[in-house]
Amino acid sequence: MPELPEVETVKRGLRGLVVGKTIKSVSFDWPGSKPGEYLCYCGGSDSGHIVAFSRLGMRDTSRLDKPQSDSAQNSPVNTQHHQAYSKSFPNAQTDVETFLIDSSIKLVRRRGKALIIELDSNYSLVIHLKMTGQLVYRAEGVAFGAGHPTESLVGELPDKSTRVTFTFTDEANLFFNDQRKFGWVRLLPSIEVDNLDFFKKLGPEPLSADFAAKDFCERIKRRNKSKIKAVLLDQTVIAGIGNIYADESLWAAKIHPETLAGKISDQKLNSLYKELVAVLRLAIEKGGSTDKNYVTAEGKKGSYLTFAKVFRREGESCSRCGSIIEKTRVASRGTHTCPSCQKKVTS
DNA sequence: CACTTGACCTGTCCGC
DNA sequence: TGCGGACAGGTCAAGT
Repeated sequence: MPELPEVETVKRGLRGLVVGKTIKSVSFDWPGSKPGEYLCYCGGSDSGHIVAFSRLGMRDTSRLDKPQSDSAQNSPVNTQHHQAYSKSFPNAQTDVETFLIDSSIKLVRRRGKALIIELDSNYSLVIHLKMTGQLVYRAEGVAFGAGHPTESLVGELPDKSTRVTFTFTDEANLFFNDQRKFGWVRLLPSIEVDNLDFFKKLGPEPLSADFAAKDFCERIKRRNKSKIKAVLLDQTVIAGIGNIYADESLWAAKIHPETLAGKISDQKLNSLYKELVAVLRLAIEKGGSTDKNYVTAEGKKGSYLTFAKVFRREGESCSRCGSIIEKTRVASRGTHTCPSCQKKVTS
């Protein structure tokens, strides 16, 4: 799914399209299901205010995050929302009606692989696309879509993968599509966004100005007994890295993905940091990694995968040494390596 | 505790 | 063409 560069692309595209717009209505219909089945609210001391969610959310509300900060508990907004409904599901509808409908979008931002849409109601929509999520904006003469590459990015919407549709007062639509239903959209008080477990545990942004090579090395080394690929994929270590950019940066730094983090020299770790930042920046510049059906705000297709050196290039020649790129499994994920450039360090 | 594995879903592709 | 199984750019809970 969308990793950091793809979510960044979504953010940049939506910023110019939806900021200032007012939400007129929202629908959660899931074809073949009762709408209410996917509208979940976990009330009381829990704060998972879910607009749309996979059945995962209905099955196990303990996965929803609890509000922690006193300021959140005592804030007017929080008091208001606790007054707005109780534990029962129909009140989630009240929340949607009170804090989503007729609210305007103030800003769109990204943290890790999650997207945050702040509303002028002091509530926010937090969206995670997981493996197959996508956001598609459609208005008269304007089309923008980014995320998992499928026909839904360019086809007629809503379709069978559409989970949520936001309609603005000017009749433009924003579709949240997700084939595999892993993704989620939550509506919750803005002040509680940072209290979601996902954000509390999330590591630093690799592209932020105050994140340096020494921070990178120090955080990686804390996981010295893990395979480096697993460490890169761990969102609590560094935010936003997924399978593509883990493989690409390890190839660029000539590190075998199964190398234990503690066995990698400082020089190699510095190289990995440099290559990771470079590959993320390149991908953002190219508009994300999707290689088909992907459309940016200007209607261009994303092109990153055409520049990928190893990802989904098994059987092809390594551009550096000519060896045949291999595909294996590391950390339970498909993994692409050059057997000559990336030697396993065993001692 | 640190670390790894399986489950969550749907769709597609590949071998028989 | 049909069927079974593996697999897909992520994350969390449960397992070792």
